[in-house]
Parts: sequence; C-alpha cells; structure tokens
Amino acid sequence: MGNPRGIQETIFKVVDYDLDATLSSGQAFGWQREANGWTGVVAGRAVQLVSVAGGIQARAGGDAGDWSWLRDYLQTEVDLAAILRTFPPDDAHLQRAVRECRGLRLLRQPPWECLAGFILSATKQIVQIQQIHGLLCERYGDQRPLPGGVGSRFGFPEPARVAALSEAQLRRCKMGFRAPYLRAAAGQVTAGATDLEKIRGWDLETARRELLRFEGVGPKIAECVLLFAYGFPTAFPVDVWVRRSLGDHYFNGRAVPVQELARFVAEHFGPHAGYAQQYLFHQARVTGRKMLSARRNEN
DNA sequence: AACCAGGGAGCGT
DNA sequence: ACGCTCCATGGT
Repeated sequence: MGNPRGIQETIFKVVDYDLDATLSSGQAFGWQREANGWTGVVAGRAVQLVSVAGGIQARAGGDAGDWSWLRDYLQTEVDLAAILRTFPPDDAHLQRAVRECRGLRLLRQPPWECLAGFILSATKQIVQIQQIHGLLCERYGDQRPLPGGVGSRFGFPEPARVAALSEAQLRRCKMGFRAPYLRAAAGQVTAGATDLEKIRGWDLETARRELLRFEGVGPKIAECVLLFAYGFPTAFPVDVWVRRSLGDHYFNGRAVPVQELARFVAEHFGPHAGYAQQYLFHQARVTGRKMLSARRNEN
C-alpha cells in the first residue's frame, strides 16, 4: 500500500538498539552515515534508518510490503536482554564490554553479500572494505531510488553479475589479490556448485565445511558468514582484535594456539558466544583506537 | 616512514 | 599440526 509519493515509512519498536554501533561495527559494509541516520540498500530497496525514541524509524523507496525483509535484517525482534543474561556473569571483561557497547546488535544479512564482503575483508581495515564494497556497488550494482526522491543508492551486485566481470575490472575496485577469490566464488554460486540458500537449514559443522570450499575463505571468514548471514549463535570469528582481546584478558597476555582458543570459547561464552564475540570485537576496536591516539599525543 | 589491517594459500619443516 | 612468506592497497 504505497502512498501517493511512493514513500513507505514505519517504526520498529525496540529498546537497547544502538544503530550507530551496529551499522558501523564491521559486520556489514554497505551502510552510509548521513546527517541524520543511515542509508543503505536491503533486499533491493534503498532504505533510510533513523534512531528515534522507542525504536528505529525506517523509510523505503518503493513498495515495502509488510517490512518483514527489513525486520529480519535488523533483527529487531531479538530479545537482547535474554541473550545478555546467558553471558558468564563473573566475566568482568565481557560484562564491561556489554556496558560500554550498550545496544550493539547482530544483523542477519543476505548470504551472498555477506560472503563477498568478508572475502574482501582479508587484511583490510573496515573503512577500506567499505570503500571496495562501495565501488563494486556503484559500478556494477542496481541503482535504487531513495524515499522522497532525494537521490539513490546502489545495491550489491548479484553473483552472476560479479562472475561476468574480469579480474582486471575487479582489481580496479581496489581489492588487490582478493579479486580472483571473489570472482571464483561468484562463479561457484552462479553455476549452482554451491547453493547459499540451502546452507540455511544445515547444522553448524556441515555449513562450515561447505563455506570452507570457497577459495579465499578460511576459518575466520567462514565464521563471519555463519554468524552474520546464517545466524548460527555459537559461530565465533577470531580476528586480530578478538585474538588480542582474548589473549590479554583470559590468558594473561600469552600467545594462544587457535585450537586452545576454540576450546576455551566453546566452554566459556555459552549458547550466544557469537554475540559475546561482537561485544569483545567492538570494545577492543574502540578502546584500541583510543590508545593509539593517546600514544600519538605523547609525541 | 615503517607498520598494520575483521586472512588465506602454498610452501617447508 | 605449526611456521613462514607472499599477496594489494590504503590508513595511521
């Protein structure tokens, strides 16, 4: 039921949802911070999101239907308090991260865009991943009108579109050595060699093995897709920040082998370890940056 | 100006 | 099963 101007608007009622933290926390790379809120493309529709009292105001260009596509993406129905209650209560470090990152959430992203985004993420800073993601969208994605006729945004190109690009075209999007990986993944999906939708119903181990078949996808990137796209609650990506955070606070600063780390994570963080991971990651990144700038100010 | 970034493949031991 | 090196590119 579109109104005459074709603008659709709704408010998702939700408490403890920090939109800024969530959309900038390195789980999704396609969101742009605006003067008032955020814009991006979800499920083929350009969207504006604004934090308002009691929830999130959303506007979409085109027909928004029943908004389930965006509700699912934002995971506004998730009972965050119930998840936080499953965290180990005596873990001072994690509890501090929860306090300092109040309202940080996990999104539920479309598998292809998530997989592609994290193939591009290898040894890249988040701002750079966003830049590469943006170039891909601008050059090869579909243009979608923003609500109210105030411009447009570009969605992430479908697998078939990416598969049809040359390695040189991809490299021009500044992804460097990741270009052949992304191209091969797009081809693998387009050819039907891997069905990203089917994985949704699989158990964690089987899903993980399937994702590891992609070239350029190792343990870390697989965990990201398992957590951010498929919502496996115990998926636990360990990147440099999380590794530092875990080593510093649970192993006395010792360098810990991956296997040992995995065992600790599985027994310590509980049924929503993935959420715990996101709090540790975000907290480490924020305080880590603070420490760097403090060090700079000494000179 | 060196060092690092939400890593992984390919090699050697 | 580990330990290295290389892989582009840009930020700090």
